[in-house]
Amino acid sequence: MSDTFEIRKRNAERTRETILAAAQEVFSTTPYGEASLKEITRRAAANPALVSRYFGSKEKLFEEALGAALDAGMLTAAPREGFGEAIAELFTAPPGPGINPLPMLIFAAANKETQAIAVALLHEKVMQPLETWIGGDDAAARAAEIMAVSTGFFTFQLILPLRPFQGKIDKSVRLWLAVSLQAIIDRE
Amino acid sequence: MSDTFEIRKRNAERTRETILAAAQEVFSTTPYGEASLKEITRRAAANPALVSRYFGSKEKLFEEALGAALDAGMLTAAPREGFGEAIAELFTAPPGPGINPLPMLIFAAANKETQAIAVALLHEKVMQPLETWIGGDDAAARAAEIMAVSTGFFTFQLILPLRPFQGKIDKSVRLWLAVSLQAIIDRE
DNA sequence: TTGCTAAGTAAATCGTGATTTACTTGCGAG
DNA sequence: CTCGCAAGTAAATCACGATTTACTTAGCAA
Repeated sequence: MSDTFEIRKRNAERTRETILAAAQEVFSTTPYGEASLKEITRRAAANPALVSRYFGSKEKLFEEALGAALDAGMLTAAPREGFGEAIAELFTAPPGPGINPLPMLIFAAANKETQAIAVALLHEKVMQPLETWIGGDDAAARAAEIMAVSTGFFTFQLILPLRPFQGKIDKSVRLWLAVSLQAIIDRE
Repeated sequence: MSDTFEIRKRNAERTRETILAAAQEVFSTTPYGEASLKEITRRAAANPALVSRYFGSKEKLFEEALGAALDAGMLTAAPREGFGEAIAELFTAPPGPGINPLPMLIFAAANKETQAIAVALLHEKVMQPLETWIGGDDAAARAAEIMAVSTGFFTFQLILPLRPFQGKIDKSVRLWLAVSLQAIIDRE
């Protein structure tokens, strides 16, 4: 009789994608060192050996996962006036279950093996675009300030769940962040 | 003939302290998960089994190491006017080889096993004192802002060594940080 | 001097996780 | 229909690292 579960044919491409998606989820919520291929492949209903086949290694899998996540969900275009608000929004949204490149970045950065990957991707996919978007002489410094401040808030919310950062950040705190970021853009 | 190395008698107290000091160093520079008791005891010229005897477990050792480090080197008294400057100084000082509670905190927070410890100690030894020092109704929010911003800069410098954060932070960026922190204190 | 105990050691244990290997199975081309 | 190869699997391998165990040794008290 017809199974409740869809019977899927063998499909290398599909399983590769499935594993990649599972990896993004796991790496979004678990520090790199603690994220096991077993867990990732369990979620993808796949076999751990396939990681080796399709991606080469855990590290390569992570690199691809982070890269794809950064492409998908980072700061794109925003009007100059609404910048502070937009970034504040992005960095203070509650973690949620889906894919989130920010924690992956933090977790990666806190691990010797993946630090270089994180730095390279952050630079290429975030800092560079941000700097050119800002423009001007001190674009690098401004971009650094923006990212540092935002990251701080995000880090606190993610890994140091203290009172004013529980779940979602306090309204007043978020407002302060938005204003501060806008000031960095508007100054001079 | 007299050895070049000092011959030390057996001394439980001393070895305990030595191990603790080595642990502080290692935990200051290595993410918790990657820091091995082997490495710590190697530096202390001691035997890994002694960690179990004197501290109970790696986790307990870490807790004591972090607690002691926080007691030693955190923000103490500072005049109200020089606050921004002082904190900015503290959080942008180049990492250096010694004991530094900040990285320990970050690394601990990025690890499921030690996250609770980090949060508790941060709250008790940093947030609480800071809030009472600030005083007033919205002390909690202000303290949160200060810590979030400072942590962001520190995190960037420590684990995401990008250009404006290499080794020591750019003068202009540091100045911006100091001014911003001071503004949080002075506002209203 | 002797002997008991705390301090210290070496090696075994136990678990975990990434990666490899040798195998089985499904599918589609011919 | 069937054969070959790609897709998938199970289990072995290899490497660590924390913790435990059984042992050795130094120093002090009697």
